[in-house]
Amino acid sequence: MQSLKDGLIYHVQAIKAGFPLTIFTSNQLIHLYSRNGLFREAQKLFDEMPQRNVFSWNAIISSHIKAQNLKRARQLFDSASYKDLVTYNSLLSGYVSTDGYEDCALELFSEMNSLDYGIRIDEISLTTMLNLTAKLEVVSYGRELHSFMVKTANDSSGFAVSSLIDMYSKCGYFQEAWRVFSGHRGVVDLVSKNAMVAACCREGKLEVAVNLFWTEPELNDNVSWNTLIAGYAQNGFEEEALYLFVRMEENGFRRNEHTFASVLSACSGLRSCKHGKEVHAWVLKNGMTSNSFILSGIVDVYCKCGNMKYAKSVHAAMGFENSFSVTSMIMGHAFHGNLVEARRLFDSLAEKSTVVWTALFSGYLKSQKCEAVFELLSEFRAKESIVPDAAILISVLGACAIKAALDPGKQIHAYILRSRIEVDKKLFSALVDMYSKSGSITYAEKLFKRGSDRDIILYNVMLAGYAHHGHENKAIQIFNEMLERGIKPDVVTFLAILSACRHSCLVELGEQFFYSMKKDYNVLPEIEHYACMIDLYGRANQLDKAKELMRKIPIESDTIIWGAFLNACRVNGNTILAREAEERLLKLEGDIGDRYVQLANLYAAEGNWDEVCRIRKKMKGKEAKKAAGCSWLYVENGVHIFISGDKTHPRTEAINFTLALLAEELYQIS
DNA sequence: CTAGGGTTAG
Repeated sequence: MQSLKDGLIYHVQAIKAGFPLTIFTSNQLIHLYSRNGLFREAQKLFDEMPQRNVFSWNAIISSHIKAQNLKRARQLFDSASYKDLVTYNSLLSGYVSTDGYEDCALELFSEMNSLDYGIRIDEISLTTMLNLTAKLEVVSYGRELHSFMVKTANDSSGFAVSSLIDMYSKCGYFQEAWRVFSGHRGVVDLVSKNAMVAACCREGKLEVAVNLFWTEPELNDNVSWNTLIAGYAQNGFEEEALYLFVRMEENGFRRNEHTFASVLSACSGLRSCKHGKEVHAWVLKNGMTSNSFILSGIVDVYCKCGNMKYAKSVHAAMGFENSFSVTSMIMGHAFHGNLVEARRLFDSLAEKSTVVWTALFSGYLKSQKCEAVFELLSEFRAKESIVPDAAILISVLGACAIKAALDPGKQIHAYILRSRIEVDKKLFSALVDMYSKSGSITYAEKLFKRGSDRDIILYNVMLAGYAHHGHENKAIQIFNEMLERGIKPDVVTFLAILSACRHSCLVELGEQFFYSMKKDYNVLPEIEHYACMIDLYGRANQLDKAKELMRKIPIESDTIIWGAFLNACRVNGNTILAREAEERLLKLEGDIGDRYVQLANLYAAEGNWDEVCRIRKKMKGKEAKKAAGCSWLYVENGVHIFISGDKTHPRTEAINFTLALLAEELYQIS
């Protein structure tokens, strides 16, 4: 009686013929119905049974657990005529795997410890509790369980070892996971090996994971492959994930929903709409359209690629709530500038997790809507039940950095300290960046020096900070420091270091860095790096070198390059080349106010008033305007913005009066 | 005698 069909036929025939089912058969049918989601039928059969044994009770209780009805399961548990260790373990695992019932699991476990009628905790109870420990990330409790397992000789089966590895790894104790694994001289079952591979991936140790994977590869199953594919996808090695995905089938392993969920996440990382569509087609062909991980993965790929039309249609056709998909949609809309739609989706949610909030925060930040970020924070804080977490604060600090809002930034920092929010690498970098961009390079530096485990992001933030503040020596110093610590510089690092050279007109040093980035570090210069070099040559009035580099750019020249070149022409006073740059720019970007002003200034500097007139005429027809540069300051909670000759401030008179007084005083002092 | 509870991958 394996299939539901067989079971139903048997059941119907029994009823028709009027012969009673044995307890054994009824128990089997309850399981069969429960396995196939026919919970009501399972309950009906249980209710009609004239006699029941402990297997009947266990079957009906696990049926309710499977239906996620923990309350009903508990009622049946309490009223059960027969109970054994399986009954307890069933309910325990139900509690462990259902969100919100963790306390019940702990309570039940301690109850099991104090029972005196022959029920003793066994290996299954213990591995189930390790599962809970991993979920709650309480290593001290995990250690207690571990030592209890050693004492009672429950620590060496495959189940025990794999659960211990998983627990230590998920609690963040990789070394201890490794110790459990190697405690068996590396001779463990496949599941434990897979758990260790997963632990390595979680830790970012992909090389170790691969080595482990390829030791005794004949043991590997499709979980091993899925684990490694997921590891690559999650650590930014999307190409490798796709490569393994191909190799997996070549090696005769069946792909399943886990495989496709990971591959979709790799496609998202690559922003590859093409690959996303291929996987989407495969999913449709194989009827995997009911798996929420896969569906939200598809939505995410389309969102990341900006194909919101496709994303929307997949999302709308889902037919059930999927918070991952909604989050992707909110991010997708926001990142592609449609903040109204992002907000509408956000508002449509009855329950908003902090992840959804984070999506909207980061969306607003990405669109540089800093005021919206601050307003959203007030809105968030008005909710009583939730408090901002690190992810949200990173967005808020980002908004502070853009606005150079030092005071609000400091308040966030203070809030982090007060609330004892764990400062991970991302949050730490966001803090340093905020201080640096808000003008407080000293404090950024102080904080930076306090960071013990500096990664490339943090170094890049600090480098950019030094570059912007004109501390080129310090920039070079920490560049060397990061090399000494074995951190490989990336495109951002070089942009920062070149920009430090640019601001200080260090042509030779800049050239050194520029040419070594490809040669010594295998980092290909991007358009911004070329623009930076051209600007450096321009400022140093080395137009020939700028011209030479322009010819060598392998990427199609764009407005950034020509803009930098135009500036170089201005410094050099070369109006002939400037004219060429002007034509290229107007062709590339159309009529932009800023550019006309740049051009007009260029010709004006040469005293070439005919050209200035020509540009001015062009400007008038197109209503080109350049946004004026402004200065601003924060007074208490308000920001006050001034442009040259500004009389729009409500207290202009008072301000100018005070200014006059101050000027008078200064005059008297001198 | 045959049944039920636990581990790894998104």
